[in-house]
Amino acid sequence: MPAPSNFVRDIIVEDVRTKKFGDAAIQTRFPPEPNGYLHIGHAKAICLDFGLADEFGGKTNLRFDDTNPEKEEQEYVDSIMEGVRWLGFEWDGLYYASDYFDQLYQWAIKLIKDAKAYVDDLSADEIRKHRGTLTEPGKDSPFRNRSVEENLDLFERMRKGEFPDGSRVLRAKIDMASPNLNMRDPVMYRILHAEHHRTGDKWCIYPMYDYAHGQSDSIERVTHSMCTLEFEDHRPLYNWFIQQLGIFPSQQIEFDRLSLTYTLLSKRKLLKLVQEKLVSGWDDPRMPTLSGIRRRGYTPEAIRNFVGAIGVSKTNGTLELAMLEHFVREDLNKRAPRVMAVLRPLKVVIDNYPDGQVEEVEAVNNPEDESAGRRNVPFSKVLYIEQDDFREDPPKQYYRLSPGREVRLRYGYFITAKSVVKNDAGEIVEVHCTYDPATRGGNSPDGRKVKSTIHWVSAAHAVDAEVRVYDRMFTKEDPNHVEEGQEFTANLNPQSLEVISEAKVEPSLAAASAGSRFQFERLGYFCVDPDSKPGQPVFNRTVALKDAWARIEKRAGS
RNA sequence: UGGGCCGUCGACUAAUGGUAGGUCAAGUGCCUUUGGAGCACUUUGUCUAGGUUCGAAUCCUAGCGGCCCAGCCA
Repeated sequence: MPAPSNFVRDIIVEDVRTKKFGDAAIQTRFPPEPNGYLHIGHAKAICLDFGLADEFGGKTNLRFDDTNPEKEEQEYVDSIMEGVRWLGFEWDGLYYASDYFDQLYQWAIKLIKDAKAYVDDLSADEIRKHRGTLTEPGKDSPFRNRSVEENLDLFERMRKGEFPDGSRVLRAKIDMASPNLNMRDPVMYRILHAEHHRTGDKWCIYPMYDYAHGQSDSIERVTHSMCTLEFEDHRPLYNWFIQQLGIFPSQQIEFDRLSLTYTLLSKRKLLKLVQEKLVSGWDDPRMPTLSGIRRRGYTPEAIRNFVGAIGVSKTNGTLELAMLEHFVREDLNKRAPRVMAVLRPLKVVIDNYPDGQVEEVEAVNNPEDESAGRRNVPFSKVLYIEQDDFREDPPKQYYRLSPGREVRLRYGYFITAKSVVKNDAGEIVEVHCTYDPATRGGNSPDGRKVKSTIHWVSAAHAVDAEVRVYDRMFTKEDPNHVEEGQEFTANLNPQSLEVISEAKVEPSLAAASAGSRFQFERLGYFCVDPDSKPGQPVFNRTVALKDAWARIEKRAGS
């Protein structure tokens, strides 16, 4: 597959050509903050960071941006590493911004000595007031012109823990009148008497993102530091620190974040769904997290193909969920074995089929892959078919079973519906049919055709299964679009999960292991959930098959 | 209203002064023991107005529209 061109790649090509970084190899990094689980949006960044470095013979580090001890946890570190590997990437160096706390501290002292940084005693509130607004310049802090000696002393004492949280900060001395608010003396260090997941209680001052990120890149000699668009305004500051310090000139390049319809990719909001138990956890198959879509049955290959196809640019847009689903179907179509499963069973009795007879019919495991082989499926007098596959009063263009109509049971026989049995509520509970013994395997010797083929399972041999049918998580294309006074949870789709506890699946599925994926013929792709117990499989619907009949019905209905 | 960025089919993305192309979606037909898959075909696009040029999606100017920024979050 040819590498898709994009503007980031173009920059690298040019930098290699002009030897912007001498003979050094391309170095990138993927820098997650360990405060949540990775999601499909991160997959785009991961593929870009690792993919580009790989293409140019460079390397990629995994670096945890762990500068805020109050939000970060080891659990997230572990899940992030697992996610990157699941996607199929292996990092060169494994680092943490906290590895650089000593160096960062030394550099801060250098900036103080160069009169480029100062300790400010203003409160957070006062700093905000001094910052000015979008249209008005800020005002200098009264502490802006302290002597180098006093700054050094105060900063040292901040580090030693002599001051309470929030009482002082270290700020870069840049320009309070800059039209770029990031340049109005940004905070470099804040006092936080908090236990850090890696450095414990060694520090009570922690660097801010802007002071830590670029320097971390520089230490690792990152040549191309990709991040999302909202950091464009930070680039001047990123460059300013590197320049003042005279260190390796990493360059920041911003690209557009991934957005998907009917999907939320905000760690804060995903965390809320988890904390308020609106989902079963970070790996709920409805979640756009890597662990969620993995449990749902998505493959890493499908994700990578998707990311490769959507491109990288600086345009803020939203992709249709259908695009993602296409790549999942495309991948699963090639690799998922076909099986027969009936989600909503309707009993079919073949009146002229011998009582007690069982035949083994041969079924193809994957028409897209001859090497997947064949299997035998038991056939008998009493079967289950899908409720949707029988209509007492069939509408136009409905080709499936209905009174007097002949259809093919996949790999079985032609059957013709003769009568129905209803319960007291008037619902059809049983369909009686006859079969043509000459059509075994699904072909008639006289060459007559049927318009439809339906799937089935033998009632006596069927395995009971739970099937979790997932739908989009939100009802609105943009889940953030809410009425006044509402929040995004109001857009949660109440039908995003339907649990079907009495599905019937063919016997070969009894021992399917967690994580294995199948196509349930005519229905969709399904993945065995870890909740499965021996003899009681649980399946998650990954994605439905494209459904032409559903489209016809929808068009007729609307 | 200051600054930064961005406007190409319905969606995403190419074309880097020289034929506006690809993928998804939608539609039509073929094929089919999955109304699946596959194959073929089709529809729809350069935000607007000026300018430079033999030639502009591309360069310039001015509008218009969208996104981001006033955390001691990242």
